[in-house]
Amino acid sequence: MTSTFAVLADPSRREILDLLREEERPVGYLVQQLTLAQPTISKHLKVLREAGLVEVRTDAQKRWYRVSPQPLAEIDAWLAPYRRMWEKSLDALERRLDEIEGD
Amino acid sequence: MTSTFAVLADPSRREILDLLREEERPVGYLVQQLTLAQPTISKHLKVLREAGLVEVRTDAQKRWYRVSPQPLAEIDAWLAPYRRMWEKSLDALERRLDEIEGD
DNA sequence: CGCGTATATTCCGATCGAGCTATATTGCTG
DNA sequence: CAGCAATATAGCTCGATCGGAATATACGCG
Repeated sequence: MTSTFAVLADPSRREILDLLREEERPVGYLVQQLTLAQPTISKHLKVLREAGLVEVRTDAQKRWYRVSPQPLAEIDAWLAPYRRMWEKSLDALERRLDEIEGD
Repeated sequence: MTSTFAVLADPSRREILDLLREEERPVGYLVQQLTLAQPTISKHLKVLREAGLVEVRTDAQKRWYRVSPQPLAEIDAWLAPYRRMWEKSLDALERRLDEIEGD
C-alpha cells in the first residue's frame, strides 16, 4: 500500500488514470492527450501495472489499458478512520443549509 | 493536491499522522514511538505542516501537533469518481450474501 | 545569566525517480 | 520476408529527497 501512494504522487500517472476512468484506451490515445514522449508514458504504464492500478488487454499491436480500482479502494480504507474529522464539519454545514432552506 | 499524495507517499509521515489521529501529541512522544532520529521527525513535521496536514500549538518548549484533515478530504474527493468501480462489486458481494442469508 | 530540556535547522552522502533519446520487440500487410 | 505501426526496454542525466550528525534556537529554572 505504501507504493500506491507513491505511484499516485506523480501527476502524470494520475492524469493517465483519469483518462482511463471512463473506458479502456490504447497507448496511442494517451500519447495524443499528454505532452509526454511515448517511452515516458510506457514507463508510467509499467509502474501503474505493477501497482495493480491498471490492466492491459492485447489486440494485435495495440494494448488497451483500463483502470483496476482495488488499490484505490485500499487508499479509501486508509482514509476511513480520518473521515469523521471532516465529515463532522460537513454535517454542520449541511445542517446550516437545511436551516436556511427551512426558512 | 499533487503534493498531498507526495507527502503521504512516505510511510514515516503516514505513521506520524496515525499517531496523531486520536489526540494531539508533543514531538517527544513521536520520537519515542518511531525509530527515527529527532531531527528527522522534525523535518517530517515540517513537510506535514507545509502540506496543511498538521497544525501546531506552542506550550513553553513543547510543540503539540494535531491532524488537520482538509487535504485528506481533497484526496477523498479525488477518489470519488472512481468509487463506483469498487462499490459496484461490493454491492454484488452484498447481494450474494443476502441471497445466502435468504436461504 | 548559565544550564538543561525540547525542538528546529543546516549540511552532508546516498539513493530514487522523471524525463529524454536511441533501440528493440511484436504483429500486420503487401 | 520487407517494411510500417504500436509499444516496450535500455541507458543516461538531473534534480529531489530520505536519513543522519552536528549545530542552532527557544524556553524555563535556579
